[in-house]
Amino acid sequence: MTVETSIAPLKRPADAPVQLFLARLLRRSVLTGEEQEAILRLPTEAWTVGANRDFVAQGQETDRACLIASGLTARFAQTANGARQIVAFHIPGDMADLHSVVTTRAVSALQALTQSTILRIPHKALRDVASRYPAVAQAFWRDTILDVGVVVQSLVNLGRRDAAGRLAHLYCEMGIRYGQIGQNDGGRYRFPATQAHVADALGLTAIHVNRTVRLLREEGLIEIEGKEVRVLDWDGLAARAEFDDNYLQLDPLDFGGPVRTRG
Amino acid sequence: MTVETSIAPLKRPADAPVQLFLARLLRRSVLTGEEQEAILRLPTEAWTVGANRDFVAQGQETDRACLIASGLTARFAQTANGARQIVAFHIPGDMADLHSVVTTRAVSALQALTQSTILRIPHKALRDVASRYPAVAQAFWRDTILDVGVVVQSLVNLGRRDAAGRLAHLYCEMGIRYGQIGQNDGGRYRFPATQAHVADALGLTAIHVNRTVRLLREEGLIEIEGKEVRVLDWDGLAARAEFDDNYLQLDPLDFGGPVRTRG
DNA sequence: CGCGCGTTTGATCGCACTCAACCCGCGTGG
DNA sequence: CCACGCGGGTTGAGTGCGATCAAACGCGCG
Repeated sequence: MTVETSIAPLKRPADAPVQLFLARLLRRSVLTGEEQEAILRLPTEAWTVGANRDFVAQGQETDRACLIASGLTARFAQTANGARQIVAFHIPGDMADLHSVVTTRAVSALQALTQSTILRIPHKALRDVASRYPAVAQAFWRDTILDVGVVVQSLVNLGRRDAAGRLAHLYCEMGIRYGQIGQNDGGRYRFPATQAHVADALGLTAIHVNRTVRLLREEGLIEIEGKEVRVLDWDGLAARAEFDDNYLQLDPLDFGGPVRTRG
Repeated sequence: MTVETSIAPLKRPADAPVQLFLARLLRRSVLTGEEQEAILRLPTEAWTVGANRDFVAQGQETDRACLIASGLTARFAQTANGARQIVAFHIPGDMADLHSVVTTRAVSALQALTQSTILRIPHKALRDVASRYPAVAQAFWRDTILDVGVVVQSLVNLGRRDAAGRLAHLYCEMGIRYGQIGQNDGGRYRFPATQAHVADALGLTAIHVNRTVRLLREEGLIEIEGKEVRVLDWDGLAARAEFDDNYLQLDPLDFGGPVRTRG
């Protein structure tokens, strides 16, 4: 059980975020050439956002969805008294708020953790494609359900694992996800979140994240160099995390992309 | 700011679970009479499940969705080593796995916490309705997104609140949700989960749940009698929980049902 | 009556929080 | 050129919330 990332999932990996998004859909849904064309032809509008800036505020009404083209962004939920909790990280190729197509009021905020470029796609265009092609509507629905799976895993993470398990699980998940977009180089991937960000995601303090990182390093599982994560012992890390990648794949339609961790 | 539940949301509240489900959809989506008829005419098959029985196993392939008609059920996620975490409680009128329509492999198990009756609805029938009526497809998609909001709140709950806050939040949420189906009688509602179940949902141990219940009781916020929860001080409880009910409503299309807590 | 489940209480332990520094690299400005 | 501030990472000491271990109680039920 190793992570192999030798083959990029697309012909034009990095410079075509819409293609990454399409690839993400195709990993779980079957779409005809015409339907794929329709998605690739969606109108987009590029937008650059500085680090630590909300680009969608909680409760805000929007008329376009955000496809992450580059950078690292996160979905935040906040309690009444202002404490923030990261619900999900979004990496290039993710449509961070595809759900906003059917619920225009944002339930949670979106923030850029590093400088990021966003492609904004009008809801109207997405709704048009979805109602013209029911298979696309299903693919969209299915994609939002994948996001739910990720959130559910986070819930298990916070509810049932200690700090080391949570952190190990995060590194496993991000390793797989970066691998799916061709940015995991043999267990090395760039994950530019600060320890404070990670703390907000894992329900810990930044200080304790720091100590837990050190712990995993001392166990020989990972190595951190700047913003780059290096997984030294994938099996050990997955065992520490009790990591089961099923929730990321939705197997039956998976064509067996470049990153496989079991089977 | 009080909980008022004098008016039942439907003409035939308890004995018509499909109507409850439809009411749930209509709380957030606009559907024509024809579309509503189509939902009410969905074929169903009643099924009784004993307490503590899984009626959908994790990883199982299904061809029908489960509408809760009576009883209390929960969605469970489990880690590789078997620890279980309750992701969501499902009460009558909830379609516990509407998402299974587009992803037939169950990502998490469904278990009856008390004896429950389930109406099983074939995916094919749901898909047919959804593709015949795009508005219904949207309503289904939107409903799954509401579920996500509940899970996200749970995530914030585990990540950012202490035991008392988590428990208070749960009692607030269930109070609202039972109110929406006409089963909250002036702050009193029946919530037949054991303290062990609550512990599995809140990421605590049953023992600590017990002590936290006592704490809330000593603070004069709630009273527990058997399986009935009595909220003595809604404002106080909501404050303790930092409860914000926005995530349950998706306002713009809400017609202002019987239960309102703000505004 | 005995059994099992759920609840309740007590005593102790330990993981993660809090408070408090300090280091380092970087950018800015005197 | 150095002073300074700032964001991010690192380390130490002390504390507390919630887990763990252990036991008893009440109640429904066979």
